[in-house]
Amino acid sequence: MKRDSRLSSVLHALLHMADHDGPMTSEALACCMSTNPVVVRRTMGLLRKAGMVSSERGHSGGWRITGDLNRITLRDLHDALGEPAVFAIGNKTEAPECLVEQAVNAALDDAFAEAEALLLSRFQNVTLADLAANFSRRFAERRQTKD
Amino acid sequence: MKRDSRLSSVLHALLHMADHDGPMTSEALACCMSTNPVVVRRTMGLLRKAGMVSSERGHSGGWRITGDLNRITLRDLHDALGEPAVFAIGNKTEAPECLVEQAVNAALDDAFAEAEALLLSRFQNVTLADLAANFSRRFAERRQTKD
DNA sequence: TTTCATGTAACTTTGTATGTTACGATTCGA
DNA sequence: TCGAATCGTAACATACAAAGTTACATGAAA
Repeated sequence: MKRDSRLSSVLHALLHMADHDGPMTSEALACCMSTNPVVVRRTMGLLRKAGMVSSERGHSGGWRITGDLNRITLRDLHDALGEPAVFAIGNKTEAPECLVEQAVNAALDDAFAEAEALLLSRFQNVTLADLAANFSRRFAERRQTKD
Repeated sequence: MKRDSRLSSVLHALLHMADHDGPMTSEALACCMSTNPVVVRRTMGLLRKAGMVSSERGHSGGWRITGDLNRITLRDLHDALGEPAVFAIGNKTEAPECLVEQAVNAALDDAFAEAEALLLSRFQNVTLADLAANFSRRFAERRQTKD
């Protein structure tokens, strides 16, 4: 199944933006994420609606983080992207008449609901600042290895 | 995103088979699952390889459960189906060079791994016999409502 | 006023699950 | 032995969604 990689993409973009002075253009972001500027605008537009970034048109325009890195969590981003479906596995029929299938759906739905709740609670516990710190650690480690 | 509904489908099929004397043909199973006989064979074939069902060709042939309903778990079925990807969300790149992206992937992978582990452990705690019992309860309840 | 940027609609491409057709292989019963 | 029923499987078709692309309008700055 083709996976939705927008969360991964916007995280990548946001961290680059956090590490960059001034606004970054869709083109620049697209470049470091090996995708397309239009895709960037489309996705970042959702974050703008959620108040996490702002955009400016024209000369020296581009995208800027407006939120607090310590406050924006992965969960917030997931929500901003429209809470896309988490699972690639699911029921064949959503509201079946067959009692057998209802029993099957109920069991699967329970398990999926628990797993989704756990995933989202983990998402809620990770902020952009955490990720930025994690990146800094990796960066320092690599320098050390090279010396 | 289009979801893989094979687990749901085979569960439905297996419970019908459990409630039926003698083998059931692919056609009969396809009918009660509103799908196609070839799809049934394709999917049930995977369960056969895992020793959960057997098939017989020719007159009065069809599919039969060979395993113990108390021993076959949802996890076993998931495995028999080839452990398909659980999540519809994922990383943009699996092994990126960019350290920023590595930090992002690491955080997401952690969360996904935890959620997947929980899901699979839930799957492991549910047997076909449990589902059959659940169905019987629903069946009894519906009769009561109708009386 | 030209250039650089976003905003967005419309369309194309690509990947994957599912559905379908076709036919061979096997088994049973008449 | 023959024919109908049934699985086994390859090959192809369909459907749908994510991502990519094109095109052009809009707005801001030099």
